[in-house]
Amino acid sequence: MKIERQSKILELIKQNDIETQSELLEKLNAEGFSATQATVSRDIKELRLVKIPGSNGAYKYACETVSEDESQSNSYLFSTAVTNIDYAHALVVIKTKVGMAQAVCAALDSTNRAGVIGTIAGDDTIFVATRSDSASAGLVSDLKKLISDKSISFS
Amino acid sequence: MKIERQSKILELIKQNDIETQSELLEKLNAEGFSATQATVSRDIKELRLVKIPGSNGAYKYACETVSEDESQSNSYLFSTAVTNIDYAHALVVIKTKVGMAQAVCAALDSTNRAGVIGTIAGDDTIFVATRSDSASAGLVSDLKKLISDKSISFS
DNA sequence: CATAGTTTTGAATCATTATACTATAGATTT
DNA sequence: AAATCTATAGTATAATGATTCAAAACTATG
Repeated sequence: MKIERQSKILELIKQNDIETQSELLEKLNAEGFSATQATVSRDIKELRLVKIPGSNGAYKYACETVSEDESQSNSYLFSTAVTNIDYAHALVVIKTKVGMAQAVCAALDSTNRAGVIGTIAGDDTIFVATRSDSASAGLVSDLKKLISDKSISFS
Repeated sequence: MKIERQSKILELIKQNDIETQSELLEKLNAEGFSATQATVSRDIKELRLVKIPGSNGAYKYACETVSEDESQSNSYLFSTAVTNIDYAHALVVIKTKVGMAQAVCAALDSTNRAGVIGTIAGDDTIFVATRSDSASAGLVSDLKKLISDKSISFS
């Protein structure tokens, strides 16, 4: 239950501007998840989400992400070297051009991303062990965005 | 006044782990700035600081876009993955958790450390060829320091 | 300098979030 | 199976943070 709920939370905060935990709770309820504010608070802590002061003067919850500088240089590396990204449960698989996996993996490691337990790189493949399905989904989503946008930010 | 105070706030949250606005307020007072929690709250909003759930279970204030320097992120990787370090003459042997050796080795390579001739990683073991006994000793010492100084934090 | 407008601030309060405590369900051991 | 442990989640409350409102401190302009 916890995993599904946290996964849904990630989905919700990506799709909506959510200002408070109560608001998030409402949306969770609307999706059929029953929980309390206390639980949401704990989920937020585990997911390492942050409440950021938005530009419009309001607050919203967002995923913690990599810094801008890093993401720019990493973006270049990723978009030139990565050929495919997929995942199954708590394992993300990144395919790269031959010989590039080590470099990409080091870059990925340097982001010290929450939810990532460990990585191992071969020659053209990286396995990323994550803490959960939702962590995998989040990572894949962010990486794809990084590659396509060449920029990543709080969303 | 506002500018100086906000500047000091940035300085304070970079140098300290500050968990609450009250705590920040105390430090501000100690620096000769008189303000109230309300003002601090507003400053935080303007500066777009975030309260992030830290890895140690505590919260802390941090800049929205955080750049962790290389040594910090490597420190994290090393401290989570490395289980033992030893050396004999010009060979350092690093034992890691299963599957982590490649990642650790890539991180180690990325430091381009002087005195290191080459590295090779298996599944849970890394061999580091160095130029001399003393190069080995230095590397081991530095790695151990990096690991013990495992405070991984946004700064 | 006087006045109007703007910005900043504090006090009090309201709103939000974190956590201590407890209960329960599932797993593990004896 | 009974006993013990572990993880999860709810309740109630404490802790923390945001905001309203009014006053003070600035700024600009005639």
